[in-house]
Amino acid sequence: MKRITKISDSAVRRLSHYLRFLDEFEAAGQRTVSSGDLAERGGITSAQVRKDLSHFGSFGKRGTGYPVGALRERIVEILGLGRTWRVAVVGAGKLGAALFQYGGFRRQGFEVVAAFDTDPAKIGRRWGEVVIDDVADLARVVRKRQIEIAIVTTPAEAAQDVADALVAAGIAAILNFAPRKLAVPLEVTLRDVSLTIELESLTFALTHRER
Amino acid sequence: MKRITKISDSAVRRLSHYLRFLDEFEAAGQRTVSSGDLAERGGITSAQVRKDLSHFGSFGKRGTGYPVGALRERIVEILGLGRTWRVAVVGAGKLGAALFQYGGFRRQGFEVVAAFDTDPAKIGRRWGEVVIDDVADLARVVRKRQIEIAIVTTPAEAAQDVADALVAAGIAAILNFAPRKLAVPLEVTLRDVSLTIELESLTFALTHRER
DNA sequence: TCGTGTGAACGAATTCACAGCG
DNA sequence: CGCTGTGAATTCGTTCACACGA
Repeated sequence: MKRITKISDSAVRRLSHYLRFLDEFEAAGQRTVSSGDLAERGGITSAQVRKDLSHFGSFGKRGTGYPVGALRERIVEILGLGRTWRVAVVGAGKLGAALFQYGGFRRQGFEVVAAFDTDPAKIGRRWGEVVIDDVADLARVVRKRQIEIAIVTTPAEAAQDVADALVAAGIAAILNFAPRKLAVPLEVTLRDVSLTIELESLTFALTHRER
Repeated sequence: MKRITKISDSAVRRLSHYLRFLDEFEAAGQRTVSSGDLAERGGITSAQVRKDLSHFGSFGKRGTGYPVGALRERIVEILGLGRTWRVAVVGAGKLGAALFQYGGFRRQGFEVVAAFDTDPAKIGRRWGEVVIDDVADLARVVRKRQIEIAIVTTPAEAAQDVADALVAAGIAAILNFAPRKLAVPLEVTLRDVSLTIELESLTFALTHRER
């Protein structure tokens, strides 16, 4: 197997897409897929698909394509999905609740084992099995439950403090929905999701469309 | 003013970031910012900032930097935020509700003027001023209220049908939260936000960290 | 002098195009 | 023959480095 050195972020995201497509092909009973099949689904070129996959070795059969099941398993492994990941949701507002209850979650191996808020009215309430804890207890709980990934859905003002507490508790990765640029040390993986930025990239596109 | 030809998607997103930073600098009473100031906030290089801004003309003063207010206004204009945009939320579940109530929204010039669902229990309910309509009426309502942007928060299974209806109704842009790749014609601007893909890019990073 | 604006150099990612294997 | 795997060519984005203006 090839040594994984530097894979671009966009290539990794494409792997996630391929995974969805493979599920669909598998569900449809297809045993093999060509790079062209996957490319068509993803709206990209077949060369792109082959290049992406070739970074991780070669499992395609020339003249035939890739075996759906095996390729799927391989991508699951590459993405690190062959295990469950323990997740905390920090900020038990509407967005936190929406993400928590999202089913695809559990199915992909993400297990939300803690939720936090500062609102006394929310602390102690339950989301299914999970009791909402006080953010003040964050470090203790994160450590005790060996949580590796945190999803931050607090208001902007609280986000950096929460991030600091998470870092202090030894979190490995943060997925940040708060509209604020977070400062975290390099060893903590950070990803931002911003509704505002997505919308603004839409309005930019709409404003500067072909003329 | 310079002709806007091809600006990379990442450059546009950085403009959104600069806008946030400028708000902060303005709130702090700072009258001018240098590319270095902005770069520091964004964790990028000053050359990147200057290059990004230079695509749209030059308003910096050498030796001084950029006037905060004027630059802010300019970026607002570039991103197409100098007007309000009429938005519909399709899918009145928890996620739709969370996005709807997000305040930063209105402040940035996005006005949610319609919400849709298929659930009879939800249709007719109100979100503030907005009455939840039946998805069956989508085309009519989108046209009548001159909605340009749709935020799709339906389950994956329903997303493509909704997208088709939106396209038929003449929507200009779709922000898709459903975990499904949508097919839309080229003239419709589409952007995907996927919790799953973000999480998987995190687990990839965690799995392949420095060794 | 300081910091912008920008061509030139560089580096990264995508696409091309084809040899080679099933 | 069909489709993979991959170097080579190309395109695209970022960084460098410096001339020039405030």
